[in-house]
Amino acid sequence: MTRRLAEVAKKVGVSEATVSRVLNGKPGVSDATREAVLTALDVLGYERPTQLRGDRARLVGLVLPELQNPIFPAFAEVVGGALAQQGFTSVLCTRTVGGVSEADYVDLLLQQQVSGVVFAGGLYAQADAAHGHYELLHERKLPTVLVNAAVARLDFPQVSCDDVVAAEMAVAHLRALGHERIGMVLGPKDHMPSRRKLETFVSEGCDPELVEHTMFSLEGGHAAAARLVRRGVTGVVCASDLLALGTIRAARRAGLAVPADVSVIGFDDSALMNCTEPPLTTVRQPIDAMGRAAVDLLVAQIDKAVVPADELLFEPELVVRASTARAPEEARAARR
Amino acid sequence: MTRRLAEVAKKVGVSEATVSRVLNGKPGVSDATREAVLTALDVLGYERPTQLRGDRARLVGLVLPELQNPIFPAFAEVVGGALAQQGFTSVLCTRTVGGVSEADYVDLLLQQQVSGVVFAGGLYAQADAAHGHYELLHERKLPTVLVNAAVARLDFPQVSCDDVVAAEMAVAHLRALGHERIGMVLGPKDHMPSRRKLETFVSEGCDPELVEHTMFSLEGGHAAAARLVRRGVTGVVCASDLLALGTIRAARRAGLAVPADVSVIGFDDSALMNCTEPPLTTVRQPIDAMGRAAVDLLVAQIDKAVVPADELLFEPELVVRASTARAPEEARAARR
DNA sequence: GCCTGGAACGCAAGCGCTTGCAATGGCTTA
DNA sequence: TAAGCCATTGCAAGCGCTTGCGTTCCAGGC
Repeated sequence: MTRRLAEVAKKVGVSEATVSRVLNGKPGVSDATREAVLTALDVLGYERPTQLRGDRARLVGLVLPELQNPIFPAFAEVVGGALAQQGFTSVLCTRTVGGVSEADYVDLLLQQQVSGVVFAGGLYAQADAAHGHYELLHERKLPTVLVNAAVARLDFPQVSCDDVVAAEMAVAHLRALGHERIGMVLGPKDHMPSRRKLETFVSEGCDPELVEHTMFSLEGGHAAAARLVRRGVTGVVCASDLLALGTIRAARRAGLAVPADVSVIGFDDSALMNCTEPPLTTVRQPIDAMGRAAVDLLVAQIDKAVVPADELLFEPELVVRASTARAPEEARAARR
Repeated sequence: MTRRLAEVAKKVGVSEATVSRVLNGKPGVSDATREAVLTALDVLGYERPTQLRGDRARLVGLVLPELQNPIFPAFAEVVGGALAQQGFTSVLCTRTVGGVSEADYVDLLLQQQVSGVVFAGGLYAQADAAHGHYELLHERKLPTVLVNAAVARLDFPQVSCDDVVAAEMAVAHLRALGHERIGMVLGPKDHMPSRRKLETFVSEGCDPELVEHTMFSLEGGHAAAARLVRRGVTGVVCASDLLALGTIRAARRAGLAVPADVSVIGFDDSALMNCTEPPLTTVRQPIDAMGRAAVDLLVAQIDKAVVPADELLFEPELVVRASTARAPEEARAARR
């Protein structure tokens, strides 16, 4: 760090003062000179000003619940890329089995002087203790964005995929194919997007008895769907692609074919879902747009703009592949 | 930020010099005075420099090239979990399109006072500039482990999957099924595991003309495999599962069936590969064991143990599913 | 031509912080 | 008890950077 300014000034042939102004983006420097100084900076191997200079590290925390579900790595890539373009470095924090809770990560991130935090897919609906760390963020006025994780009481800006539309789409698709006994496999009861899907499912007139909660994993989907299959559903709407794959497995284990006997709809459209057997019909989250919106909201807050604590709802999109088909004839016949 | 030092000095009743020494962790300050200064800092609401946060910096950096390939999130989960059990928090760093290079991350991690770094799957074979940051780690004696990323010249402990055995297994499997015209789809030329697989492929007597290099993505695999398929291969060994899925797609696009006309072998056995169409035959990396070994090596270094800079080789395992079958009869006939 | 205004830039003072050095004072040792 | 030592601390010089203000220079109006 020694004599940086003087060295650059000498190389360009200007005064230290001018270099200082360039580095801090101050006015009173011609474009040509500014360019020359920046070039010299690069030539001498110094970091560009925006990166790390002055006060705080340009770090942003990205807190995810897991990495098993491919949607989360995908989301991390989108957000990480968008942040990088804005000159921020993202620090990815994942809850791990043994240990680290969301609150721990918030402590850690505060300690590391992050400029902001993005939470995705967390369990924010829990009533009590778990909220302490959000209030901490709020007190410290640390820029924060929640993705698919509405917390009603706290006014953070939020970006979400519209679960109401997603559930409507899925149910409508199955009904159009003649399905009437439709089941639903959701995540844990305190998972917000799952709650919203459940509400929509019920308000669409589906049977709340045919809803199962489970963990977000293939095995969880398998177990939950096995119970549904036994109760004779012909179509299943799942809250993630992983759950859908588990559901397909459960149907087959019960001797049924997908989609001939049971139709299955996933949610997310994570990677590789067009390579599965059968290719999965699923409701796509526009994670690209959502990730970029989350970053925009975050950066706006970091730049001291006033960001309304609204929820930005993104429209999902039904991707019809081959895991859904007309309801089996006998099922339709039985209903006549 | 103005007059921070003077303000604190006045409050504690010492000189600015002493406060400065405390803030920088310099010697020559009594414990009592040091404590008083830190307390005053907190009282005045200033952030302590992270260095002085006691023993809280149990951080480990985990540097990955990407998250698209499901093997990396999976690896991150294993390493993150194992570290959490040892009381460490992992900070996941991924290179992003726009942005952040491995060297940037090393700077960042050094600045955040991490206890160690795990690198996985990087491109360490590059000859020149890219090595600066490794030497930096070496100079600072920061505990480091490389996974599947042998750097010949630097003596870091390494954990790898045995690429020689992996390539042998794949080739042997295809030959046992009667394949003779075997192709290979690899990652970039400077990717170490790909290099090793290439060497084994050649030393096994396969045709080096039937080797293609590409990016590690489904699309890359598609493009590379299309060239191989045109040249009449009946079996393809791929350096990742993603490449294998691309290869299957290329074969189908050319009007061929998998595995009836072309057999495809992947590498990694990442998640969901038993859900694909057809379920993928692949060479499994024991990432669980590798991840734990990497963490053990790292923690041993952190605990000041002397760890030999050897490469720990883990044996892969052939998982036979349904993307490989006997070579088509006409191909075998043509060879008689 | 001259005057005027403003952009561009350097000078140098000054700010916040670091650091060499010497003063201080408690503690050990002869 | 006196001498010596060394940890602790303040003083003040100095370093790297910022910034108010003055100078220079050029364009355009009169």
